[in-house]
Amino acid sequence: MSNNQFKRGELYSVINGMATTAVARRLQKNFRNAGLDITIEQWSVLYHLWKEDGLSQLELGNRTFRDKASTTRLIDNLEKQELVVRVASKEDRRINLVYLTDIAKPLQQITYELANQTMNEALLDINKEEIEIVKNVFQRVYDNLTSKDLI
Amino acid sequence: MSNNQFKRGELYSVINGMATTAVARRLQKNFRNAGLDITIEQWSVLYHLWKEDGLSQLELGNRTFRDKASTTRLIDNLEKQELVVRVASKEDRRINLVYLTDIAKPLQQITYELANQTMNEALLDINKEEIEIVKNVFQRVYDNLTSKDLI
DNA sequence: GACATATAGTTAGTTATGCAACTAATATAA
DNA sequence: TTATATTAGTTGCATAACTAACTATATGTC
Repeated sequence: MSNNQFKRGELYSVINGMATTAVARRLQKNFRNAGLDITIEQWSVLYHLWKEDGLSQLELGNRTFRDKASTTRLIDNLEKQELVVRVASKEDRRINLVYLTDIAKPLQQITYELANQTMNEALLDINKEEIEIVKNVFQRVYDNLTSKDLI
Repeated sequence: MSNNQFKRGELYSVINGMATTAVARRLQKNFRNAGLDITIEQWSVLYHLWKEDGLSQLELGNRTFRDKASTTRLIDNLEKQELVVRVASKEDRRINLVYLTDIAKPLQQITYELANQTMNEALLDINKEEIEIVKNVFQRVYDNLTSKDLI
């Protein structure tokens, strides 16, 4: 029997524009096949910068559901690959604003297409109502668990 | 604003007895609070051994959606903590059968209770029909992506 | 203005993940 | 029966995750 293709103990779906593991791994593979040398984790950061450039590390962490430490290393690697640069904020020097480089900008179109194509494959026979239910359930699970921490 | 509690870019739900990130991280926290020094990844392996002891590493990898290498290291760590032992199969000496130790066995009850309690918190207001839809959608997403590889 | 507190980011340490290359054992085929 | 292919597991390498402890800057209060 062939080895299981999807890793990390999770299956992915679409939740607020994010995908979970199965879809993510497929997308990763499609990136690789297209000669794009970025991980889905890196892509998740670039995705938010393409929507809004110059976000702080903390804001990027919040939007991609990562803690500060993980965000730091992810941006370290993106900087090594010269896809982003850190610029200290002039208003508050504790803050690093993260900007896309000219190398990163043209990648938006192709990753957008690959992501779209991957989602279409993954969601082939799944209708909009079902997707809405999945999103809604995940949001409520998230809310159920976060609200408990505020007590 | 407080930092986002849930990491890994994913929100967890219940899929075939597995949980995805938000629930998994909460469960991890509950393990820690109860003085249980195991990760959810380790727990995912123990979970299957409690159901059926003496599985091969490959079978454990399939049941927990991991590749061979990840499974190897996970079992390395479980062995270090003396929660499992590897026993070479007599029929086929390539195969390692993984068995629970006497230290691991009594943990089943408490982890079961903690997992149950965590699921109840997470799924508080979510009804059975919704859970069935989520499971079903995830299965179909998985099938959509795996069937493509067989061409 | 000085001291305590909060905030943004970094670093160290440990675990986990995936891919690719490898070893050893078994199965298949000439 | 020897040669070839397949299978189970391990190891090396790189990325990523979380916690906790740390630095540096900013804010708030007296």
